[in-house]
Amino acid sequence: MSPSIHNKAANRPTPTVEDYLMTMHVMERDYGEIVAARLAEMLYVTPATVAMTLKRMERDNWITGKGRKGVHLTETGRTAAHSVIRRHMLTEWLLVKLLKVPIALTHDEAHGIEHAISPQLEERLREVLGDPKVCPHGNPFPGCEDYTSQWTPLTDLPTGEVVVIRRIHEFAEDNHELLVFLSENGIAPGAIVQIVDILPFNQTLTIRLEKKQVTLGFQAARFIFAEKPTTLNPP
Amino acid sequence: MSPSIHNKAANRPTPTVEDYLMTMHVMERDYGEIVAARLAEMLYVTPATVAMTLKRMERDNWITGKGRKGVHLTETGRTAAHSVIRRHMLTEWLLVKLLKVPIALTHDEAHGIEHAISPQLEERLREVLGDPKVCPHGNPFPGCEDYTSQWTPLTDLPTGEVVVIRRIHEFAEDNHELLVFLSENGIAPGAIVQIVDILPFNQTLTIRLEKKQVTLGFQAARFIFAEKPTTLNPP
DNA sequence: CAACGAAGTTAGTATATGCTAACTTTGCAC
DNA sequence: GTGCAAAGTTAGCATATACTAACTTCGTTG
Repeated sequence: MSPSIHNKAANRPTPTVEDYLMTMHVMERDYGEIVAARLAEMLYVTPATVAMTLKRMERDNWITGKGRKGVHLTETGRTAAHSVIRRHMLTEWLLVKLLKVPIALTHDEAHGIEHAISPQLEERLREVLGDPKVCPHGNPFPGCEDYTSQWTPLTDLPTGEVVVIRRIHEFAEDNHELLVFLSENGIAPGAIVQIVDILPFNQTLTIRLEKKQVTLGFQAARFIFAEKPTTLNPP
Repeated sequence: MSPSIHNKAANRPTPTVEDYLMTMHVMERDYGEIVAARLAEMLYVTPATVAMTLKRMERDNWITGKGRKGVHLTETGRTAAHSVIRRHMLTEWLLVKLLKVPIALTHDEAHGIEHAISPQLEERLREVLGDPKVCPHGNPFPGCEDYTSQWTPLTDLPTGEVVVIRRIHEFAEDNHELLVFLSENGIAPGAIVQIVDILPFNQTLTIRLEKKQVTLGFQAARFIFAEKPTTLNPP
């Protein structure tokens, strides 16, 4: 029944802007550019809405530049993006470790909670959860990208290779159906799989798990990263 | 990065309306009426804002009636109020039990999180936290008012009485300074205290804890409930 | 270089939430 | 019953967030 503590305490962006910042951080990290049309798709709003919000974000100094290839996070914006991403990932770990929420549900369940986590609570979470470097899906905390840089998309592995699944990329987390599908088939960080075949002409890739085989579309497989045995057993 | 799952999933009121419903529930429970001017104070908004929000809430069937003494929660409104209060209280327990957040901070830290808890997560919390009947401050979950109905405000106790502190009322939770003061002085659910004196002409009440004495203003003491020894040791 | 499609913008509109300022309404006290 | 303080309302305004519809702009490709 108090007023909104959160925004006041930390001079935070609005929840909406925090959502934009989260997505923009990943886009910039992995694609090197921020495309408004992609933001619109990922945030489920129209391009017109994105244009207006970006205008406000520039006014408020979260980003600079307009138009394609011109948009970049400011220092302030980057700091805010890192902050909300950390809170999101810590919340996911809270759900997984302390509340035993199935991994396929954590992203959606965490969404919204991150906006209400204070700096103090974030610190508390980090302590209790053991200062993790990646989220439960294997995506790196901001500043911890080194932990994941050796992992390879399934589509880039040679046929026959045996690997450990390490990461389901953020951009796949949005797809709830896919997450459930992966989880039902045991495709999660830690799983050991073999690449059975890769059929580019068919845009599919098949992997073998314990006993069964699963065929994935390239679109999904591209977002699943694994650790190569060479990394596992260095010479 | 998904759209707002929460509101969609449960057809929930907006966070603002959920805040109103929480406060209204307590007002109706303990005062028997909903006074817009009180709402304005508790929610830190102007009376004009309350008037407009109540209008929307009536339009949307959360409440009926206008003007003083005329406002009541509908069945739908009551259900929604109970829901968000449960989520708030479960979140408080999460913070206290699993994250060891000091009790004086839980109310503020929980505020905002409750709006983002899904029905599934609420159920999960209830399981993990042992289906509590009161919040960490001793306020009853909706439907569990019997658990607290025997507890008496400090101001209603006879001098000399030794009692167990059971409850810090919701309306005191808003006062962060007071909560810290109480907590620093060991005044929390479970504490054993003796009523040293009650000075109505001075509007103060003094209690003895382990070694020290603490003097409380009536305004605060009214919102602190204790269990009488007669209740402790029935004949 | 013309044209097409993707990307981006602008205009106009809507809703929820807030504010201040200026009223009106009520209930009680004298 | 008159009048004051408390309570409540209304008007006028602002902002963030969304939408649709109608443009413009950019890049690439034939």
